[in-house]
Amino acid sequence: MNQQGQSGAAIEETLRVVGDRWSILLVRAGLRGIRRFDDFCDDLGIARPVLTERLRRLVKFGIFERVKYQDKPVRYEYRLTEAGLALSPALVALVRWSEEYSQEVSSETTLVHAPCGTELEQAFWCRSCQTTFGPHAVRGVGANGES
Amino acid sequence: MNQQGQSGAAIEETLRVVGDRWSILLVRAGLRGIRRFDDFCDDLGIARPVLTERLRRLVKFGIFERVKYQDKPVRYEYRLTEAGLALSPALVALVRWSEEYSQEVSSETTLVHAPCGTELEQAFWCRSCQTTFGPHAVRGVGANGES
DNA sequence: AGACTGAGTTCGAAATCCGAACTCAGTAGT
DNA sequence: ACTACTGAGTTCGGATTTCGAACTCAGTCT
Repeated sequence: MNQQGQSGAAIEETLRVVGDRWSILLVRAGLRGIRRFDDFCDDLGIARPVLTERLRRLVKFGIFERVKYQDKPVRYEYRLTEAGLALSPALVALVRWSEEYSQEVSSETTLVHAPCGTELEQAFWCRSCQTTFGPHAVRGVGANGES
Repeated sequence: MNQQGQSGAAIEETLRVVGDRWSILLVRAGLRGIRRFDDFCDDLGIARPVLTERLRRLVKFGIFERVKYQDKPVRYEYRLTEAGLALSPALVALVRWSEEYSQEVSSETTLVHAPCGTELEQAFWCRSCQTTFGPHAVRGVGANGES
């Protein structure tokens, strides 16, 4: 289908799951504590049939789980799983990018380090060197051997 | 349209630009050095009309720039701008997530710290505390004041 | 009984996506 | 001069997704 390397497969697969206008927003809503169908619906303004389909897919891929929270009229809600939570770095990176480069209204909230309130930076961390570093010092992004 | 707070606007806007199956992949291809129309086409297997439209949009939002690289038959190529490059943390976060949680083929390439070859970790960095920390110590993600 | 709630389905219309074939300017080969 | 080729798109009809609005269905509240 294409000539991307081995590492292409993984991210392509991932984007097939979360690479649409809604999925990331759903994860974000999940992080903000939203769990119920109608609340996702109202909060994001997503069409109901699309929400149904998205949630099903995200459940299938282990990002949300569908949990019964009431019996009498049986009712389910959607909670982020561990894997879903693990998407937050990507989400935060996007928020950071929006803050810095988005042409529209810049947000009025900034992301900070909770304990001290300092504006956060995002970095890569090398456990063995005990240093942080930026994107240029990353190797392997492109796979296929080009440095 | 919805009741998300101020910070919702920015990321929604951003996802309207890069939140589709192709845009992120295009940025990734750009990072891998791909610049020409046909190469994007072959590499990603994207349909030509869609590629045309996507590149136009990404140029419009300042992620790629269209540069003339030859005169005789006038020809253009697409290069990542500073803003486009700045998307790499998000991209890397997604790759990392894929590696860890994607159900399909796990990639055979891993991301490493170039100088030493150690597998990288992604973290947030607080300049004033001089520490790295994880997503749970981030405040402000949800805006609207909820902690 | 009648209205309401929450989690969906069903519907037809509108927007997107797709592959394949075409354009258009210039270049290279014979 | 004729043909083939290159690179960057455009045009086409058909298939797939998306949309909003209205409907369902079980159970609850008044």
